[in-house]
Amino acid sequence: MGRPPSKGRQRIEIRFIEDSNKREVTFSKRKSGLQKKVSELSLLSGAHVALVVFSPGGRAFALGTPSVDHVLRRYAPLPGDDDDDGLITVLRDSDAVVADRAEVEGIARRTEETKKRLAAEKTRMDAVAEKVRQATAGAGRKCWWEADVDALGEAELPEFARALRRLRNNVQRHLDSILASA
Amino acid sequence: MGRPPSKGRQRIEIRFIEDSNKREVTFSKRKSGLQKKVSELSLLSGAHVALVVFSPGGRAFALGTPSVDHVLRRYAPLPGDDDDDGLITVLRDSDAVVADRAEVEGIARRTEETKKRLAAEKTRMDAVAEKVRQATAGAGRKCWWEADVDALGEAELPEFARALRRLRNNVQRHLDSILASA
DNA sequence: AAGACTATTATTAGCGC
DNA sequence: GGCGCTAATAATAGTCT
Repeated sequence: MGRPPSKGRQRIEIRFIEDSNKREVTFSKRKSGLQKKVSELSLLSGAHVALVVFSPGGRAFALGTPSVDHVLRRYAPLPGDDDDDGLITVLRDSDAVVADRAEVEGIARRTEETKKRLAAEKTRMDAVAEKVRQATAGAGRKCWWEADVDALGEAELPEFARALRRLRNNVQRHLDSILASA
Repeated sequence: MGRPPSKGRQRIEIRFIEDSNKREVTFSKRKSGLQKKVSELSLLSGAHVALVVFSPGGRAFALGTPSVDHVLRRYAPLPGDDDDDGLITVLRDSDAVVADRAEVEGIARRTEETKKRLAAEKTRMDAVAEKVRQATAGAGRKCWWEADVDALGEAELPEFARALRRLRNNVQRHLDSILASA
């Protein structure tokens, strides 16, 4: 009794996905793919790369090598900065900026309603940011994933354990595939 | 007379390509692919995305929707302070991204209407950028791939489950780099 | 709603020009 | 540097869980 055969990947047109559910899923999957590609490009070529994504739901994601700030400052010196080499002098608004914006513009019209929502979300975000900072800032310069479990609290521990189990499985699978092809 | 059969795509390890010629070629191809994916993500989901790449040779490339400046401005690095060594800055989108997404399909009119919208959004983001920047200042980092700020951005959920998912991805990426160089 | 799965499409490594 | 090509790997749309 095999499961019903998957339809597999289907070709889709590259245009706005009306269905918000599908849209979210696609965004999530593709964002992950993008981040992977960014890290690969950096590893392969040593290039400095920064990726900033604002999700349709309004959250921000960023990834950078060697760091987001490093790359962005290199790219966008504020007026008053002297650019040492003239490396990036011509960049702004010129050829390097690929102009696909024509197809994407016209996204949003702000309203009073959305402004209110912004204020509320901002407040909440500030609180959470503080909490995460405390959870990660403590341990002496370990990598953040090694962050101190105690800081998470009793309630989060089961969730943490479950996630770690999944992590172990996935890493094992990953290792298996690498070793198998070596 | 057929030309000699292509070897087709070969599997490669994700690690620094020593040969500078190959490295340049790979950089070029993958950069293009990345830019395509960025524009696709934006079109499909309406997300605002910015990508900045410095080639191994030091040349800069950038791509953004609705524009590079629009997205990057939210990181508002201050030219004055040079102290931080690759700070992670994270913040959330203001709004406006999600407001009337159906209009993305319409493509259509940019120009003055769009410019006004961007100006307003830019101004409003400055305060938020600085605030979150301060909030994350205490958390030290070591590894560049920690620059993924998903953990902070998604941590507004009640528990840390999503952050842990990101953790897994980071670990796998870390393993990738280790295995590649081993 | 975040994985797992898988049939497909999409990307790209290595080549010659 | 770019473009075309091909055979292969890599990413992912749809589905179920």
